[in-house]
Amino acid sequence: MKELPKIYEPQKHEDEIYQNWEKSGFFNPDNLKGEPYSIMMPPPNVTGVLHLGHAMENSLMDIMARYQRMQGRKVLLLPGTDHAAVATQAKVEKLLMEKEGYRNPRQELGREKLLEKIKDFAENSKSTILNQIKKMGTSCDWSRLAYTFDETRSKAVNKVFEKMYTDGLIYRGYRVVNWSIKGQSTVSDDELVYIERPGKLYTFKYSKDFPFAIATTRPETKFGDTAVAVHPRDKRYQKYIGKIFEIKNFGEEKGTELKIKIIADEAVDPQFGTGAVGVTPAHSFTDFEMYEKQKAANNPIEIIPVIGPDGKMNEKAKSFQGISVQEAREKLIQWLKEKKLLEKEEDLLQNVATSDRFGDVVEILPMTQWFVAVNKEIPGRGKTLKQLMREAIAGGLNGNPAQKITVTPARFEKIYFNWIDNLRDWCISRQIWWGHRIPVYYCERGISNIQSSISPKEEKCSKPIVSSKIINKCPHCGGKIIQDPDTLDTWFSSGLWTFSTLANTPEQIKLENGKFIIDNKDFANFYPTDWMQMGSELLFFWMARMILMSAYVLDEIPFRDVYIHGILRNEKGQKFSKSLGNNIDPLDISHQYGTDALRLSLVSGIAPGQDSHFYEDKVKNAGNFVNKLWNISRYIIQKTKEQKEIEKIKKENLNSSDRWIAKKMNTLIGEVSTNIEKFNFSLASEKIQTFIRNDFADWYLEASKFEENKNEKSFLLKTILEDGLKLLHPFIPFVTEYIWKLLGKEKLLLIEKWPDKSIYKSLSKINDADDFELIKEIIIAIRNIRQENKIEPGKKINAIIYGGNFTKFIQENETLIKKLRTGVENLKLSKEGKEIKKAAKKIIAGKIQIYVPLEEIIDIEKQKKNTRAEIENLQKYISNLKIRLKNKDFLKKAPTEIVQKEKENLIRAQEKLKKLEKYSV
RNA sequence: GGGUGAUUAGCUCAGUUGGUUAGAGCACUUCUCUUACAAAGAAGGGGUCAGUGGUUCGAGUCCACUAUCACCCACCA
Repeated sequence: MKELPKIYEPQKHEDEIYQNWEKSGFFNPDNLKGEPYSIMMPPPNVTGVLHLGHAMENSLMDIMARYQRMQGRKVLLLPGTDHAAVATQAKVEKLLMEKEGYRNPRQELGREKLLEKIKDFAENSKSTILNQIKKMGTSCDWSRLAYTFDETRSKAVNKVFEKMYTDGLIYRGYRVVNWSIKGQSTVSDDELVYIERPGKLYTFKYSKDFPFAIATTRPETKFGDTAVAVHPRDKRYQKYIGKIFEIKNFGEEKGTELKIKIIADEAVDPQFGTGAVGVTPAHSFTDFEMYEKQKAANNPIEIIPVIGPDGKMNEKAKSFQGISVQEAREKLIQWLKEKKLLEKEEDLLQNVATSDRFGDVVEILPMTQWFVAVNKEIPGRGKTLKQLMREAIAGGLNGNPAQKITVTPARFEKIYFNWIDNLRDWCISRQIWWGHRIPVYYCERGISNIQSSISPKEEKCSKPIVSSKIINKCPHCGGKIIQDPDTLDTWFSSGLWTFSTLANTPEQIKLENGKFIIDNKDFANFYPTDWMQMGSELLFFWMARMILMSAYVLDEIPFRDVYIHGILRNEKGQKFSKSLGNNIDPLDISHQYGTDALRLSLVSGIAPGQDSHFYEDKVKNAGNFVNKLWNISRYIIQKTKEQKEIEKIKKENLNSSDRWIAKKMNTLIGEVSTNIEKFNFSLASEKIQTFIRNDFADWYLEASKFEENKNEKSFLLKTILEDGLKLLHPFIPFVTEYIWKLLGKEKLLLIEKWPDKSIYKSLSKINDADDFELIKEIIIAIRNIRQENKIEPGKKINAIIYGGNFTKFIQENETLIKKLRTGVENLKLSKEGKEIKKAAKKIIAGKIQIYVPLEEIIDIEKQKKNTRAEIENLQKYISNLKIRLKNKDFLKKAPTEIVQKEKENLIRAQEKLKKLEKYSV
């Protein structure tokens, strides 16, 4: 025990401490008592390893979980991973192509074998990730570990699909979607990355006979034009509205035949281009919307796709068939030029949508896909999914404030609403293999009949069957049945995460009479979850979908509070990314400085929703603090005697420093608690660190070395250290737990109760007259005098203190004043009034004057200068105060306690000024 | 085009519903190996809170405009 090393070495203890926590069983809420509190950890994608951002998220969640556990709540922090459909398949395919020489893994391996490869990769990546989460000290319940692709979660996916399908909210429809040619799959709107690149705006006429020109950046799609839209009030074109123009040979001799209807649409900007827009319903979202509008208005236009899923022109483009869009564009422009139909060619910058996962330019194509209808009324609920998503944040589901999600910081609510307003039906089918297969089956007979006429006998077979169980033959005709080959968008399963994770077995998930049920205690206990944190980039991807799913499936919000954190950036303000090559492995940092230092540095200087900077100096600093704490503890463990019980503490034995530190501690406990509860993690950690460093170590502990009441001191030193460890535990769990053990505690700090303010409150009764702050100021003043006057370090000095009312109090603290690095040999106390010619002086608190008579050393000029500056400063302050206090409006309107405070300030400042002037050299 | 955020010490950032003379860490200056800690301690220096106007008894904090930077959404026919 006596041989504790000077330097704390985190690497030596962390793994063992984590194992002890795990073994204790207290990560599992079943072994805890109290009110339930739950956080579902956002499942990291099984695409690779954890980065710093994950490390920060783990820290935030673990701080919250540990804090709540110490508050005496039954805490569930549930870990898991996400199969990340497209992202994982794209990654593995890329690896197979780059590392193993495959050219087209899907073709060469086939569905089963490729899936096996992806699965191997995912499992491997999963175990790495889980180890990293452990290394971060995350106090999550491993017995409830979940995976979006495991049996239980898959069942939830299928059941929810079934429910939505039955409610008519999931439908199969022919609509335009984002299509990745490279990935041969649909891509979600949110997974698009826009890149800016130079393009050209062409103004041309379809034919010589066509009455006006239109503008486009994508001429090759014009083979699919079926209308031209103009603004309804545009005088130039009003006369054409409703007319149909037939263009015989577009693109070449014996070319494509176009039938162009002139339609009116408010969306057209008369100022842009020629004010007339070629409408290509098959290859543009806005044009498709016009197509739907026209259909609804009973004035339909056609939809003609001219680009195929292979990214090449199709047969509608006649001899252009089979060539790429780029080539087609050039060829068509050439033709337009020859025919003198091209009127203008302008350079412009355009945004091109690319697929985030596959990296190629995305084509917009019409296809038959599965969609979630967000604007359709939910049967029996009288509102749409969109409305549910809005309600959950606006005022609470069904107007119930208990079902309202609070977003921190609140400004993200606006962004969320804005997104919801622009939301289109959600395309949920993907043509990749890694993911939840769509639980829909078709009878082979039915499929072949879909296009042709259906005889009444076969009608049943033509209807798709939705089933969460695997079906082998058609229940109607007994014939061969096939499952829909597509898989679900990964966000479909992530959307269920907050509740699908609460089922422990597939059997607990049921769909009874259209009602989705998780039949177990966990669900009853822990839902809705209490807290969720995520980066702002997940607001739409994930948060919105969790709200949609939870509100629809369970009629409950998924979580009560959501905290949006910013992005971590490096010293230069750059994002950490693979492409920049500036990634930092959190494990490297943890290895070098310890996990505690890493965690502390990750939450220091962060503010909700605000990007934060991370650099090694920050970790170094945090590591220094950990080491400081270690040394404080080391001293207290080695130097203090046995500890008294609170009952045996004699209040009359307490010194002013004791009462002072108790008062500070009382405030601190409150501050740390409220800051954590308000998600101000950085502030909370800053407060406790400042207290430990400055108040506790530099003053209280130093003072304790020279004070007499050893029993009370020991009690306070140990108690404050212990409670300080508790306050720090959520932030730096390892070192605090380690010291806790060295203090001889048998119970783990992990489940200790959060410190109680009341002990400190009862010990801190202070009358103003003996505030330790005054002693501190006297000591600082004397040290300052020494430093300013360059008094030799070892030289003893004399000091005279004037200050009538305080004489007795100062006398009591004489030893402290002498010993605490002031080098005072003789301390004279005197009633005020006597003047000393040559002395260094300080006046503090407007009441106490300190003289150090050092005739031969003192730099009189410097003294004078300092005093003058101080006087000037004070005069300015006083005159400001006077003006304020003369102001009738101030006196009338400001709260009385503010006025009172200002009056006291004035008196104090005036006293100080008087003394400064009186005793100035 | 619409929106959001940022602008506070040399650097990185705090600053909670407006209320003492605006804070921290790093860096800087000076001093100290004092028996918990030199990965430390002591004492300092450094700021017209981006600019302009307004509201208020009182503005870093609220409002408007401007500037610069960053980000998000939509559109680019």
